[in-house]
Amino acid sequence: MVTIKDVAKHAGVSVATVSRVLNETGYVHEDTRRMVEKAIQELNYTPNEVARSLYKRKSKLIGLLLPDITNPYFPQLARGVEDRMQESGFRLIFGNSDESEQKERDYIQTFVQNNAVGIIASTNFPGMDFYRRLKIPVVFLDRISSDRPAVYADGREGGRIAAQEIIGRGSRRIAVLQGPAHIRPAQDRFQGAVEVLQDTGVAYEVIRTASFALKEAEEKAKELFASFPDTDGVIASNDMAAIAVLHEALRLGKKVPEEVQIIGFDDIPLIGLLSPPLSTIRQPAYDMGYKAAELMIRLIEGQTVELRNIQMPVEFVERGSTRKKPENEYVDR
Amino acid sequence: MVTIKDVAKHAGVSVATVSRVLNETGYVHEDTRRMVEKAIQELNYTPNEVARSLYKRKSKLIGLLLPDITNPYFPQLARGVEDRMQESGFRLIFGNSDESEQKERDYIQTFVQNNAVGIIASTNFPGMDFYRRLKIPVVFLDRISSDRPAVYADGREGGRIAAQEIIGRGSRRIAVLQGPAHIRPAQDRFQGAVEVLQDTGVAYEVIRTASFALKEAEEKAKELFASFPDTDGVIASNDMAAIAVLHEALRLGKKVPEEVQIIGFDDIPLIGLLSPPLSTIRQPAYDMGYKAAELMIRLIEGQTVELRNIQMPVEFVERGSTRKKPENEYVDR
DNA sequence: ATTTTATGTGTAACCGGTTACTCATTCGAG
DNA sequence: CTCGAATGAGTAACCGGTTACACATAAAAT
Repeated sequence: MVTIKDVAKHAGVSVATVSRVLNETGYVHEDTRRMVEKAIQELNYTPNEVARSLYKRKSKLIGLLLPDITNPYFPQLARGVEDRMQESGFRLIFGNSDESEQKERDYIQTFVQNNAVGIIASTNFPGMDFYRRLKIPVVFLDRISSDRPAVYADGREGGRIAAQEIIGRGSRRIAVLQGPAHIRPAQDRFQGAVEVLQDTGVAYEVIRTASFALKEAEEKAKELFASFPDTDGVIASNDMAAIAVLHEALRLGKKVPEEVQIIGFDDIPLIGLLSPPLSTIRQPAYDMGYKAAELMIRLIEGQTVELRNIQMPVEFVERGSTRKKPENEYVDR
Repeated sequence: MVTIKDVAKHAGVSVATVSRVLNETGYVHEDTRRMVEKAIQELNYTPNEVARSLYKRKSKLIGLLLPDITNPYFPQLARGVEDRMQESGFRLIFGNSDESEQKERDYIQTFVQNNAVGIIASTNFPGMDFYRRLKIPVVFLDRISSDRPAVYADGREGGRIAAQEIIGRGSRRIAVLQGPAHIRPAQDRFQGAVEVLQDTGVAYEVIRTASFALKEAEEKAKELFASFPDTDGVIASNDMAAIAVLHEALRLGKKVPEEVQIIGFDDIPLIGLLSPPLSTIRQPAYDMGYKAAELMIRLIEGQTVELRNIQMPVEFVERGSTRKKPENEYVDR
């Protein structure tokens, strides 16, 4: 391995001078700089980040914790984060938590042990001690916490829109999937929907779910139609759940959207290609990741961040799992 | 930050002793060990991996390079890798290459600078100098190279099966998407298909593609039906391409599978829910990732690895984009 | 009883960088 | 012409671990 000493020797200077050239700090004579750069070139030297990190007590690494990249929603978040980080020279240590507290603990510890300068987490446990204790910046992504900055979508509004659209398109006996109780954005969606449902006086049932796992969604979908067979509209907690519901509805021979309308949440790739293509409330996942990275970078650089909570807009994406809206549609904006 | 010195002081021993306890090396008296462990507990100490890594010149980090996790095939590989690595205490530094040589170069350099002990890469440039020069183990994933171990699926066989199945189900004017020329598994699939096509004397056309990007696949799909409008069967280079073809076929009002049969490759999640659900050649992506990690761990541990190339089996997954096979089907297994 | 050998622990060098400090020289202002 | 400031570069301490080496004592072997 080529070290700074080799470079120094090769260039006939001290290691301090090489370091100065590398970091563009202090005074270095133009001629000296050129000699050092030549030596670096010739030896094909790249500084050891580990040694750097040890002395400076910080690295160029960011910890990224997601529940499960196998769920197509998360890779988009991840790409957004990565692309922004890459622009500023940061790299990611990555981990899937599987919604397990222990795994999360382990990963957070790894991040810290490796001198990560920040952690972006889509955690299920934002209030846990191991987050509170962290001395490096933390940004929650697609999650909300009172004690840390966060980037998330406007779930409340999303829930409202979902309810309005599904009611406006004629559903009158609606099932709402609640989503995990301890995940704020999921609860916001739920509450937004319920809010509108109650205001308009439309009948609805609530199906509770404990996780975002596909397996559970499938069970709940079965349960839904078993308990409430005359359901004519479903507001799902996310797209994966909506897919499960759609699947079950079709399996039972129900026509979608004629007999049952379904609205998802997220707008993950490919759902526009399902049959019927799934209507959903879109979250700008890539942008959320990007914004979270941006916020993190500002925190790392010690800038005082005015906006600690960034709420992103959502929008209804009309596709085939909802019916066409009846004529009287005089929109003016 | 709590350091080993703090622990040493707290326990009334030297740092060497603490280190011995931590690493279970050398002689440590039972009583001393307990005292040190108590101190570690009380101070909530975890060793700094960076310092360790600097001295040992190796970390617990593995570099993972994938083209784009936004393509649903890759998260599965990634999960397989991660789950196996996690079992042995390794962590991942992760990067998307976007099929760009420069990005790949940069990430590889980062991995090295951070003392990664190994690199698992789904690279488009397996023969490049920056791979050759690496002194740490490299395992190619879903790629093939003569100078490094690799884990991949049997593309040749996959191509053969695809051709057999689509011919056996009645297609007679077949279009084959070739996939990127420099990616071996893609070429193997192509050759396998062509092999069968030629042997059986069925007419076929070749559509070349330069990348796996969805955008390009969409263009090629248009081109395909524009140039060869009477195509009645398409063997796609992967599922994303197959989706693009499916989409274009439906847009043109062609019935799938009645007028055009389509076979993909990979078996990514959700394609079973498309309409029609996509028939495909399945690669065991998760297992491939897992196996690659396994191989990497053996290499890291310096075990002589007999099997440097691991070829995984593929299988035809029959769904709705291919027709039912004609009656004479007396399967006996 | 004496010599090995095993056990237990501390001191200090080392990993590859960064930077505080020191010293020498040059430059510009008065 | 003198002196303080600016410029340029080297020495060595430091980051937080690991381990070679030294040393002391206890146990086993002769």
